[in-house]
Amino acid sequence: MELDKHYNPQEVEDKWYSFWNENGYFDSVPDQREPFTIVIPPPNVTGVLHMGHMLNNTIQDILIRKARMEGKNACWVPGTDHASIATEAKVVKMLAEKGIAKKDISRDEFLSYAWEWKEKYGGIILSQLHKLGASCDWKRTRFTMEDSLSEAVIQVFVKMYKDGLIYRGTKMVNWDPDGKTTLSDEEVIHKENNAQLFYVTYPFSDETIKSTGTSEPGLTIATTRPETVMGDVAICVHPDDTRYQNLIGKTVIVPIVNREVPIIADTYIDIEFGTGCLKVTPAHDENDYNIGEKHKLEAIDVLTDDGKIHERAGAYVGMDRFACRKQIVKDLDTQGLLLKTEQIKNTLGHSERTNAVIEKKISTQWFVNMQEFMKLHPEVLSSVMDGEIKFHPAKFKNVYKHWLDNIKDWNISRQLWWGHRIPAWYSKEGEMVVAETEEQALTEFKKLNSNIELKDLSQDNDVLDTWFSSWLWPISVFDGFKEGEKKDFEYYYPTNDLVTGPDIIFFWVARMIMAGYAFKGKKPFSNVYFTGIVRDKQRRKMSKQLGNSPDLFELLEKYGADGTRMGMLLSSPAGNDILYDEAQVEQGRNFCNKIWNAYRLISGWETVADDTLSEEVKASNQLASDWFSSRFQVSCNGIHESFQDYKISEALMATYKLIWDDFCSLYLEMIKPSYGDPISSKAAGEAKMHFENVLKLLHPFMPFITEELFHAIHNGTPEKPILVSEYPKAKDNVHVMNDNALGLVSEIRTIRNGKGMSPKLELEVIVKTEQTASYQTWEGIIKKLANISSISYNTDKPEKCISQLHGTDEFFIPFEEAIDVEAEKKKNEEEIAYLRGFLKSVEAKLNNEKFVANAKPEVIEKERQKKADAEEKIKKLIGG
RNA sequence: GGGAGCUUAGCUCAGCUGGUUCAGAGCAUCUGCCUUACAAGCAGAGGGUCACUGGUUCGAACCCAGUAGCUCCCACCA
Repeated sequence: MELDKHYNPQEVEDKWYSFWNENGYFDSVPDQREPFTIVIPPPNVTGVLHMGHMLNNTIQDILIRKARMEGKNACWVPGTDHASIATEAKVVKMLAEKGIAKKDISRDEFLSYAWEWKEKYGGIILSQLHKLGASCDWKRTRFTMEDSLSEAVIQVFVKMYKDGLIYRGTKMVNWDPDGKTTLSDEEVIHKENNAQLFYVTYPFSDETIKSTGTSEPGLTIATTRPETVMGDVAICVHPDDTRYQNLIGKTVIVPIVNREVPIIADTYIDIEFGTGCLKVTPAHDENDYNIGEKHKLEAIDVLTDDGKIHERAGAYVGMDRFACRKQIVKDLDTQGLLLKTEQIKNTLGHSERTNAVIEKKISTQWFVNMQEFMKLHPEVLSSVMDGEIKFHPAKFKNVYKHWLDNIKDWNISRQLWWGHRIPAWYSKEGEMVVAETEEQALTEFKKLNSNIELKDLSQDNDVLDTWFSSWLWPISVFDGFKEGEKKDFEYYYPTNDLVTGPDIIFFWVARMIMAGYAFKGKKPFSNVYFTGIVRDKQRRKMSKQLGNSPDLFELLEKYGADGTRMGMLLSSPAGNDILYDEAQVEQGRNFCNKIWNAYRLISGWETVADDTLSEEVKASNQLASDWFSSRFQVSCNGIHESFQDYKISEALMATYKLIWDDFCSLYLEMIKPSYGDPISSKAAGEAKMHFENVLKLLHPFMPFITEELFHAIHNGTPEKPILVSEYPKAKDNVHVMNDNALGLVSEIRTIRNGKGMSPKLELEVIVKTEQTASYQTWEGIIKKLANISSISYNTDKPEKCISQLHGTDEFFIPFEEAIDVEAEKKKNEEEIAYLRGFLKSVEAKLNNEKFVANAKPEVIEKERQKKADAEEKIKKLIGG
């Protein structure tokens, strides 16, 4: 059957994926083999696949497939995250489109809509991974809100509460007015912002004017947030500020609301900033809050949960915070209290999810006491610092350390419904009990009050931060928190590698390490591979708004999964951003095609018994095969080394070059018989073996084409599929073959190109060398690759010829036509001049006593060799 | 404001503990080829004062200091 000149991925990908999956090759159960485990960073349950996922999961698949081929019990656990805030937002939006407002329905009704939504759209993203070739153990698919994982979350919460690591407290927290929930510090993104700084005058009270006799109209403060004026409870100056000494303890009138507030002093104030006077609004700013605490000031929260002006503000009620800012500035101006406006740069916190500007707000929430936690589990830091857990690249260790050194309490309660509900119950009297179930809570309450009943209890309305479940992922996917037998957990945990983005190093990576040590006394993984962010050629992040993200399914369709995988990997060293370029995917596709055609060549050979061929051909073929074996092993060792360092794109590049250059361009060309001629079955057999080996090296990167061709070279019935075949091993003491003669081939080809000779023109060559044997062995190959009719040694230089150095050997190609004698001479002279210069510098070095005295012996020896080589070359060029 | 890192061919990046036959790779570019595996290809070639300035050293892309530019992380200056 005639094979198409082009590899057609569509025809093979689905076939092999189902074959692998249906035959259970992705599945893992504990056995006596060494486990190799990866847990997927669970994507949002209602998410869709994007470039970041593609890259991330390709890398995981490469690691898993390699481990599987190395005979390990490879287990890649897939799953999804309930993504509390993101999913809830989507459901709210969906309901709004149906005309249903969240506030009009009950919690239970909302949740049933949410689950419905999850069932409908959830997990699409996982099925999209099939297309990519991801070899996950789908039977192990987990979801962070499924029963057993939820139980783990509750169990951990209760335990931490009992251990005093979780507390309920009233503090200043981050409030997202769009999501209408609090956020942890990590979920707040600080962005630089162009702000207006308003100088507003607060008139002195009559009392102040009387007692100080001032003629000033009042005290001017500078603020970027005039809409919080109604929450002002004091003006603060620096105690050493000479300008305001006599005013400390006096009062001013807050504009708009006409509240009389004191002028206080605190060293927090920066005398240089603005006017040196700060309006104190304890309900809306962390520093103000601290000052308020210190000076026992009231906190007046003037905002509602959705960022509008609250009734208690007493003015502008119901107006949006930003609209109010504009209006109040106008009004202050009208009243003559706005002195001036300056443009300044500051930073503003934004919600990671909704991008809303964050409000600081005093609120009663649940927290994890991180200081205390870290005191109990110092391994969280030390394991990473001393390499028990390795980060790739290691530079992220610094980031990690810095964060842990400055860690603050973790706000874990969210004012949402989609998530793990906080297991705390309150009685009507306001007593609280934390317990795993309602029944247990009741039992506890009964100890306080025997008459209390279930209906008297109400559960906390909040749910937990999504990351409070994600941090348990490597444990909970193996049911590590369940009672009873923990065979899976004990076998698979700690996992081996984690592949994720540096953007969630705090959210997730750090917290998994915390959970691992705190709840199991063991690290969750040994290696963390941080991928880069996928950007476009102009270094812009991929985003929906920019529309610079390619259609992934079109891409997979057009170039195939293998081509796409390769394209993404080629330019993505760990920790570097990858600049996505379709040209690279094209390169991947072309590579598939190259391999495909290598197969076409090999499979088309007509074979004959070995002894029907000439000795020269047999010897050449044997040499070619041995040479490739040696090249293969050298590359294979390099690839193993790259993998060890998690330089995966380097490993791929080495595989690429081995196949394209060494296998196709050299080895196959060496043994390829002339058109119509047969090849010995021995040579063909060895070629197949080599082909099989390079396919194995490539399989983790390009699973589909390698499986297809692996089957093809075994006539469809290999002993076992390539995905479970043995990955070529690194070996010590590799014999590196002297292939100096191949250099001669290149030189001759260059001459051909330079002289415009046709590749069809047969040439003769005369080599002047003392190492005749090193060329003689390769004669057959040289003749074939360089189209040479005869090679002779150490005969005189012909009258008309092209001469050239190859290393220290000289060779001549007799050539009658059109030799530019002058040009040849000039070239020769230039070469001599260069060598003399080179020789001079080497000699200078060798004559330098300090060099000879200080340099290592092998370095000196190297220099001496250089000197000898240069001298010999010069001699040949002159004498030639 | 604090910290980390980066600056090597047109582009994206390698260059381990300093030794100029180590300045390298892939892509891109250029030249010549439709040579029955592959034009999604073959054979070649040209590109870099290794950001800048000093220093250490017999010797620096590599070590040190400073300068400039870029990136990221953290941070409560209104």
